[in-house]
Amino acid sequence: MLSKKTKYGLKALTYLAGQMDNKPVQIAEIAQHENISQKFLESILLSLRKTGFLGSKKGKGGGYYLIKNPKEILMTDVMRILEGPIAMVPCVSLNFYEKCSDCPDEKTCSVHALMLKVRDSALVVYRNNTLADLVIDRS
Amino acid sequence: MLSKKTKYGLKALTYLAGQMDNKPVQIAEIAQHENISQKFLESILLSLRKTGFLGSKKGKGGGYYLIKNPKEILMTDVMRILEGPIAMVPCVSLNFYEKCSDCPDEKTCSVHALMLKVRDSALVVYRNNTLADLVIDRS
DNA sequence: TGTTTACTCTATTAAAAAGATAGGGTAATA
DNA sequence: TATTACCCTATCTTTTTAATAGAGTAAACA
Repeated sequence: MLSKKTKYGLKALTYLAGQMDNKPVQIAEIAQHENISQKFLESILLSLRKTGFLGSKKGKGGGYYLIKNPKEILMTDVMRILEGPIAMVPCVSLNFYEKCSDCPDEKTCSVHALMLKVRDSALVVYRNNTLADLVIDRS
Repeated sequence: MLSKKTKYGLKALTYLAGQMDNKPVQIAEIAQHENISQKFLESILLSLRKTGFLGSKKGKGGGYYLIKNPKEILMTDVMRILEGPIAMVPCVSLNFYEKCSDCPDEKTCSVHALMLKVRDSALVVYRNNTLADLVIDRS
């Protein structure tokens, strides 16, 4: 299941990418427009800023804005920041690999083999979709 | 993240499919061989029996056994029983559809559009893999 | 017929994660 | 210098997951 954090994060990014200019947008505006708890959204936008997707400006007229071109923001990167591993089990994760404690051998594990295929298919989707694609899909 | 329930269920099914004959196998044997909590496995196997994947036999020489041919057990069906929806959001689920309470319009929702693609890619994998494929992969 | 075996079912609980909220702090702007 | 709006930490509730306990019941076999 996709977490609310990821869902909200994607919606916020899409909202920012859909702005005509790239002027700062207040958290309150995004939260209201996308039906998101403002406080929760705060922490999400903060993590997106710390990971280099967003810039922020304080004081009057402040808010968040995109740092990169939406066409250059890959869903693989966004998903990994917001949702964590794309793989469904750590033993097939590229960026968050971890050995399964209960599994004696990955090479003979049926779950491992299946989940590898699932991960690859998800990666194809995320690699072929940028934030710009999400905005276009709205029209 | 894949739940332990699903992981254990898949391993148990694979173990049963890997038996030479189709005689009942005790829960204890499966649990021991696959490093699974026996009591937890009990409930998993029970749900697989109630949904028509397994048969069971009580008393001495009893246990669980596959009802269908492994080649006819699709991963789509197994995953839906064990893990639930294949979709990451209910609004793109085929078998567990539910409208998102926070989303005014699915047609203009960027998350909806992206998750639809992810679901479709996962479905391709699950539809093209049967329990028999999992067993073969072990060799 | 009685004992053993092994599945069946309900209930409880512990741990973890998700989601939401509160409130004070700080930098920038007008 | 007052206001705006982001920044940060802490707390709390709810839900889900995972595991455990224990009594019940059907089948097999001597």
